[in-house]
Amino acid sequence: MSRAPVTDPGQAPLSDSAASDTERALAHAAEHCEAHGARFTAARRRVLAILLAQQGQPLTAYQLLDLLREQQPGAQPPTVYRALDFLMRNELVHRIESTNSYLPCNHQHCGHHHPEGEHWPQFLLCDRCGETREVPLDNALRQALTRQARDYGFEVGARPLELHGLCPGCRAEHE
Amino acid sequence: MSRAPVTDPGQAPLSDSAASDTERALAHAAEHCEAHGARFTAARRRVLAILLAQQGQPLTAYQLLDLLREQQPGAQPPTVYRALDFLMRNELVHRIESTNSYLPCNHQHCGHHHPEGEHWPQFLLCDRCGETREVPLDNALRQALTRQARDYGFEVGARPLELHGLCPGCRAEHE
DNA sequence: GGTGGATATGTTATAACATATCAATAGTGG
DNA sequence: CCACTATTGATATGTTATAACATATCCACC
Ligand SMILES: [Zn+2]
Ligand SMILES: [Zn+2]
Ligand SMILES: [Zn+2]
Ligand SMILES: [Zn+2]
Repeated sequence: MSRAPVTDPGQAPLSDSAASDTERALAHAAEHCEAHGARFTAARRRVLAILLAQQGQPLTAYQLLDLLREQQPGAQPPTVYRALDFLMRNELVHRIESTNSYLPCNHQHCGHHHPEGEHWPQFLLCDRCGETREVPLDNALRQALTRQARDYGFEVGARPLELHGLCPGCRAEHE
Repeated sequence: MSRAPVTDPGQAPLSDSAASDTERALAHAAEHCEAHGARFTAARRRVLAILLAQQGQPLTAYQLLDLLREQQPGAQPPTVYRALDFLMRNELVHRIESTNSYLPCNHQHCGHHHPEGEHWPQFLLCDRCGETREVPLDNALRQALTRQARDYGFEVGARPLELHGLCPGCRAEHE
C-alpha cells in the first residue's frame, strides 16, 4: 500500500489557518468529551493532534506511533490503539477499513440534528495520492441503501461507506 | 472478530444440492479461466472448492490455510495468498475488507451483459452470525453514488460496498 | 487525608494478516 | 530436446492489532 508522506505537527510548521483549525478541533473534542463524561487526556489529545495535522491524509497506526514517539519516546502499539479506540468510540476519529488507516472525523455533518439517525459517514478516497475526504451521506442514498438491504431481509447500520477513485487534483494530472 | 465455524469439504458431507452447486461453480470457473488463457490449476481449484463449501460464510486466509492443509499438508501462507490473488484477479473470489476474509463470487449478477459497466458488487454482512450475501448493486444506487462523488470532484470506481447489520435469521432471534 | 473502585497507562509478549525472495519445477511453443 | 515463462515450494520477514498483567491516576466517599 503506498502512502503519502506524513506531517509532524511538532516540526513542520502549519499555516496559520491550519493551526487554528486544529486548535478549534481540539477544543471541540475536549468539550465533546467533557459533555459525555469522557476524559480527554494528554495521550488522547496528542494522538488526535497528530491526525489533525495530516490534512486529509489518513495515517496507519504505526505511522502514528512513529510520530507520537517524537513527543513520547516510550509509546508502544497499545498506546496508540487505546487512544484510537477512545477517539473512535467518541466519534472523533474514523478507521478506514480499506486502507487500515485512521482519520479525524471532520463533522461537517454534525452541525445540526439529523432526523435520519446516527452519524453515517461516507469517504471518498484517492487511490493515487491518498487524499481522503469525508462527506455527508446523502439522505436519499441512505434511505435507498437501508431499503434495498431490507428487501433482502437485512437490517443494516451506519458503517462508513468507502468509495475509491481519483481526487480532483489527480484526475486533472492523469490526463 | 468472532467468526462462524468452518466447513471442511473433505469431511463434512454436503447436501446433494450444495455439492452440485459447488461442482457447477468449479466447472464454470474452469471454463472462465480457459476462455481467458488463465490456468485453473489444482491448487487454485482446491482453494476455490474450500471457499465454495462455506455456504455464505467467508473465511480468513489462515482458516483457509488450515483447511487446505488437510489435503496438502505442506501448504504455507503464500500458497493460499497466491491462489486468492489469482482467483480475485479472475473475479472468482472477493475479499471482504471489513473482516479480512474471502468469499467466492456468486455472480448472480453476471448472467447477462451490464450496460452500466464493470462488476460492482455489494455485500450484506451479518455482524452476529457472519453470513455474507453478495447482491447486485442496484443501478440507480450505482448512478447516485457515482454522481454524488462527481459532485465532489471525485471519479469513483467499482469497489465493493460492504453494509453491516443483521441477517433475516438473526433479526428474528434478536427479538 | 485515607481508602477503594473505576479508569487509564506502562510493559511485554504474541496473535492475526500479508508479502519478499529465491530456488525448484512444470507447462508451452519452437 | 531446448529455452522460456508461469507456477509452486520453502523460508523468512513485514505489517497490523490485541492479550495479559502490573502500575498509576482520578475521584467519590468516609
Ligand atoms: Zn465523521
Ligand atoms: Zn489524488
Ligand atoms: Zn461478485
Ligand atoms: Zn445472522
